[in-house]
Amino acid sequence: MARLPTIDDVARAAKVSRQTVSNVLNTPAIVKPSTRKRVEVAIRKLAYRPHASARRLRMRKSSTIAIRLDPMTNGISGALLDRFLHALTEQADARGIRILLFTAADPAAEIEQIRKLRAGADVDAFVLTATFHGDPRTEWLVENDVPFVTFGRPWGANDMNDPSHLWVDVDGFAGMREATIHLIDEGSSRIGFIGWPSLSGTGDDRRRGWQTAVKERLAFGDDDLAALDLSVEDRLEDARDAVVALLPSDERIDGLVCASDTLALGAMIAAASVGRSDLPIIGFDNSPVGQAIGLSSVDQTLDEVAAGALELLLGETGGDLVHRDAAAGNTRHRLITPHLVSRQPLRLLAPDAVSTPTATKNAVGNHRNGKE
Amino acid sequence: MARLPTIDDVARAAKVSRQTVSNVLNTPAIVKPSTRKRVEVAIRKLAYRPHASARRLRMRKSSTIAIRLDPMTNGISGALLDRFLHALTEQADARGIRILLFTAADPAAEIEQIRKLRAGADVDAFVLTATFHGDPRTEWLVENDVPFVTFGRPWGANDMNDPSHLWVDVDGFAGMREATIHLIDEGSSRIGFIGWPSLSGTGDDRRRGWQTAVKERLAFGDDDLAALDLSVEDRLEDARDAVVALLPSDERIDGLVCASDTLALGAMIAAASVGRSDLPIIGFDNSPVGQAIGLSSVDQTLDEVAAGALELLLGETGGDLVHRDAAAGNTRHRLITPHLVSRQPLRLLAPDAVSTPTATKNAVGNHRNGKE
DNA sequence: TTCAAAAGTTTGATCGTTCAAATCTTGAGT
DNA sequence: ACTCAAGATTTGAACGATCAAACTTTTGAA
Repeated sequence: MARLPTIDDVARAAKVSRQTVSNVLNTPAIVKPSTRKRVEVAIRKLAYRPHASARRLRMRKSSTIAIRLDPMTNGISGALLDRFLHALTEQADARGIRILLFTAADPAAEIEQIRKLRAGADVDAFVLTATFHGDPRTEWLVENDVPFVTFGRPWGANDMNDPSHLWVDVDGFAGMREATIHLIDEGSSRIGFIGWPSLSGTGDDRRRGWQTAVKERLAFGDDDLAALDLSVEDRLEDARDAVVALLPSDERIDGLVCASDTLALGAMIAAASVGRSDLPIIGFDNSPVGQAIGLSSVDQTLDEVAAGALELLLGETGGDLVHRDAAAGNTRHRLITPHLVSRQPLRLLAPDAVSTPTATKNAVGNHRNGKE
Repeated sequence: MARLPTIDDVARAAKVSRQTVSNVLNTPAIVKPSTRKRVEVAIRKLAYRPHASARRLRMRKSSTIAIRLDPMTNGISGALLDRFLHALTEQADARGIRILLFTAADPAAEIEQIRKLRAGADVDAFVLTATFHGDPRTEWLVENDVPFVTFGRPWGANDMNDPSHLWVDVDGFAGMREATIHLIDEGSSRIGFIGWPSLSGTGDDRRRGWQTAVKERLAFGDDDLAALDLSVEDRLEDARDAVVALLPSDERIDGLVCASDTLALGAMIAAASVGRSDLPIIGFDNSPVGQAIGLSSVDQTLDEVAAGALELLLGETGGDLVHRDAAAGNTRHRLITPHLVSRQPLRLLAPDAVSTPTATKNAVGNHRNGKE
């Protein structure tokens, strides 16, 4: 294949100068219609495309946003970030923005990667996921004036309204509250909550949604709240074992809401194994697993999350980066309200080996075990 | 933030010329050790990073590989490409290569995107997924001399060894054969196959794996093969309904192998609903769903697939593109052998509503329905 | 000591684009 | 016809790196 055509080739073909071609491409309004048409024909004929690297070198921007992709896919709900990535790519594409992926083992390595990408003018801005309290990454980014937006609130109290920190998040409180109220409307009157240990801001937010609903609508007291509030790690087996212990202790429980689909699935299995396979259970994330198994779940509308993230970074419509100070007056964050997707569940019957969870998996094959 | 340091800043600080700094970075061997050290110190002190766009403009390469990311996540097995993407990103990162995402609604749009990315010198090479027979994309890429590798064989007979088409694929035949033989070793003697209609090369490949195993080890005749070979679309409901019909028709069936986890999950539900929840079933893909539900499955070792793809594009170790003709003598493709991951399954009990599949889902919520 | 070859370093040109300033063209008002 | 401003187009410089060739220094053998 011959050398790709440059702007000069087009200029020659249309008998105009470089700059006029450039103007046709970037500011068509200032070019006389007749010449513009001539140039456009030449562009089409030569199938000319601007050389992105050259443009970047001159303009000092790349129309590219980077996001870290973790090596490991952590089970059921792990696909959430993948779904976000799909939505983000799609939305970005519509704005002429592209998504670059990178990996990093830890926050320090991620910062180094960011520095490299940034210095190379490869990337205009960054999308951070899985932020945590006192995250060193956001601190560094603010300090070095690197544009970014996070999927996830900064949970530190004063950070929440820090104008230099743009963020989008899903309103776990509202989602969990809607789920709980839905169960109440369907007739449940004693609803338990399966969540994570009280370290994660996200988990506590969802827990408060349940608390608020049962206090308002079922007049739960503190005793009830404590008795029906379970905290386990986000593992199917842990949720299962916890719920197996919970249900016989309180026969009146007639509903469960869970902080994730993983927990919900564990709860479903537990309920079935103690003869309560009719127990209504609602999860969170609307994962593919949940969809397949007929689990009702709170759906994080990731399209809206992705759109919000790009809006904060790039403004309402364009593809150009808005400097964060220039966005004065606009909100610096978006809180997306998720919505319940209700399904008729499959009923599960647990395996015989509920009591020996570690034995439920074993790899076979001559080369390597399956990783999760 | 002040202007980022350039190579000239470093040169000045180290009292050498541009080019020497460049040499320290790219061909350190030809620089005298004493000066090299001086330059390295200056680089560290200024925290200098080469400007990627400038380098690309000069070198005409980008160290970036692009891959299309589909907007939709099609259910259970759809996550396969996501898992591949994770593996690819990780492996690429180790070689100093980055992954750029783009979207396209159809093959024609994808070709246009590729043309744009290519012309902009944004991307050195492309990874194509979900190739099909007579794929216009591969044709165009070969014709325009654009480097690429596909995840998926070209199923056209002569294309398979076309030296200009690099490909990596998973050996579905071997995987399905292993799965079938595993069931036989565990005591099954009449094993059915649930696959896709005979259009997809992938599906037929897996079917042949089952056929070969049961012919060799169970001495199946053509009648048996036909009676135990089901073809349905890759939907849980379809598989369920088909298996519900199959099992009562032949009481001796004591095992099923399926072309995907989606089908396998449908089969599990069907088996449970006709009182055969003990029926051994093996899926394909080792999806997160399957992992959660304890489904035995054939795992596509995507690490190896990703590594293979990069090896074909870039050679054994480096980050530099190998021109496909320069790779003469080496193989132009990789066929990865997948391996069975055996698990103890949860037993499922189907819902009452098996007979009315369309009613198993309904969205609730005041704003919008959950999309899939 | 001399000189050519090898090793090390510097200079000028170049990649393809956009910006800033300069130049040329058009048109209205007098 | 003349002037001046606004409109349209062109030219030179810059972005930050690498390549190729020129130049300078060191090395080793006669």
